Amino acid sequence: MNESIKEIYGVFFEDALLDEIEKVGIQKSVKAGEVFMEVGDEVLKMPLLLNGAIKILRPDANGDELLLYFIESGDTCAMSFNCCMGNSKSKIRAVAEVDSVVLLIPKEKMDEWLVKYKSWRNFILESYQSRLNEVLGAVDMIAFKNMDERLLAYLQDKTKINHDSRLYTTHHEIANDLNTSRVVVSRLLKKLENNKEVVLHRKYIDVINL
DNA sequence: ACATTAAGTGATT
DNA sequence: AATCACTTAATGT
Repeated sequence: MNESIKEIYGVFFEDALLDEIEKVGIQKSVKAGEVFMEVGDEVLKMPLLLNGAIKILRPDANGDELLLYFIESGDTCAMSFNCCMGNSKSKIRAVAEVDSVVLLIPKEKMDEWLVKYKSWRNFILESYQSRLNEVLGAVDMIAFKNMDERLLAYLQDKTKINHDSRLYTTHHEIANDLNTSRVVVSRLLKKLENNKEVVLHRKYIDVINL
């Protein structure tokens, strides 16, 4: 386990910080599909993603959700940060996309490290920037893109995150993530299949164009 | 055999 | 692009 912390975050942090992370971090496994964080949850510990992938959703009052972005351990700044700072409660829902492992850092340490380690400060700032960009990307998608483009982007994103061109998901789930109806997804997928971009099966989809 | 779930399709707004 | 209504196919009990 100590290996993976250094493997993933060694490029960001100095050794002293890595040692501290090792000391106070609590490792936690999250199974695929498990809700890792819910709207309204008090966030007292900040998660660093060690491996796996997490999808970040913004649910509305009715429980309808919209996918904001995925987080993976290989990302430049791999953590769900925007939601975990300050004393505020989570405004998003985080669901494990695949079996994942996170390292929980107590909130107090985050503040402490912010003044103590330059590398930590940079990491936080970069992380903020990259999350903001991802949210802007999501906004662009909703505001300026048609459903077919959004679906294609979704499929590409998902294959990338899962490292698998075979997506084990249903039309219904996709519709939920994109906040549209299953019928629309089914029709658009059919179009993609006719264009030889995907092959449809019950319960899974093979993406041809990566 | 029957119920449930996933997906396909025409018609309407 | 959304909704309705209906069908078909696969899966579960």
